[in-house]
Amino acid sequence: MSNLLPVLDVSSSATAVAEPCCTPLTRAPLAVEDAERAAGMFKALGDPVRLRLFSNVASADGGETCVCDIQDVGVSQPTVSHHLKKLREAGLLESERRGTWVYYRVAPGVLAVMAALLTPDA
Amino acid sequence: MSNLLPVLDVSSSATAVAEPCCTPLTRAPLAVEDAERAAGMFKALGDPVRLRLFSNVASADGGETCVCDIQDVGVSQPTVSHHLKKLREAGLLESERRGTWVYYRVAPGVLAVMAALLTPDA
DNA sequence: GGTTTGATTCGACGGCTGTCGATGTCCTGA
DNA sequence: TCAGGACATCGACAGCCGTCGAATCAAACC
Repeated sequence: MSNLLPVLDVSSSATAVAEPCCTPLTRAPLAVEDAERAAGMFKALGDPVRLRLFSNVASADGGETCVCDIQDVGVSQPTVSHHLKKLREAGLLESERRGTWVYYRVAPGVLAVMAALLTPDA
Repeated sequence: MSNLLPVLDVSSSATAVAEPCCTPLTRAPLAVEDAERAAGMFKALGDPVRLRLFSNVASADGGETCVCDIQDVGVSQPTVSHHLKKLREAGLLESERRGTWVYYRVAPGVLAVMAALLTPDA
């Protein structure tokens, strides 16, 4: 239940190599293990409510936002929390408590990784 | 049950406008309707088997491949067929029967649409 | 300390989904 | 016409998932 989705070398924030993290889907058949990880990320975005929550965070000024500012997505507040947890577990979001409120931001590198995976051939 | 996921203006193969089809997730909060469509696509890629099938098609020489050449993904033949149907319904794949075999290819524009959605800010 | 507000966790429930074997359909070749 | 291969559909079943209200936790404010 821990250490889900290392998201390939997104963890290489230290070495900071500019090399593309992962082979595009279109380049070669995805290995079983890579498919497992990548599918986890896509799955996390595969729910309309979750996708809107993610978009709300991703488009927030300053790169982060309070839960209280994005929870108007048509479901109950516990459900919002549940979805945010899923996004966190998938490695797409990070959260931090500051005083009364909890702030969410997009995990660094995640967008680039997913975009790279979907890079068309041409 | 029909006309699922028009995938925004991917259907504009006639006009062929080079304009970006959709606003990135990071640009502004996704509208409810857009989230519904986009989530459908991500959801389709949210299964490891389906993602591998998609990758197999996307990375095939000539841009298309026979089902018989990609069905070795560890599940039964009916299950492969089921997943390919899901990918078709999500607008990600197209299929065509030629004689005995059925060929699949990535629906035009789909990769660009999804990659654009995930375009990072920076 | 007690109360209020913000957020997560818990337990439950209905519906969806991935999987399979069996069957059906379409095409080819003998 | 019939046999056989390629692929899709059907029916069933177990497990997962999204949702909710209730309960809990955490911080702040009186």
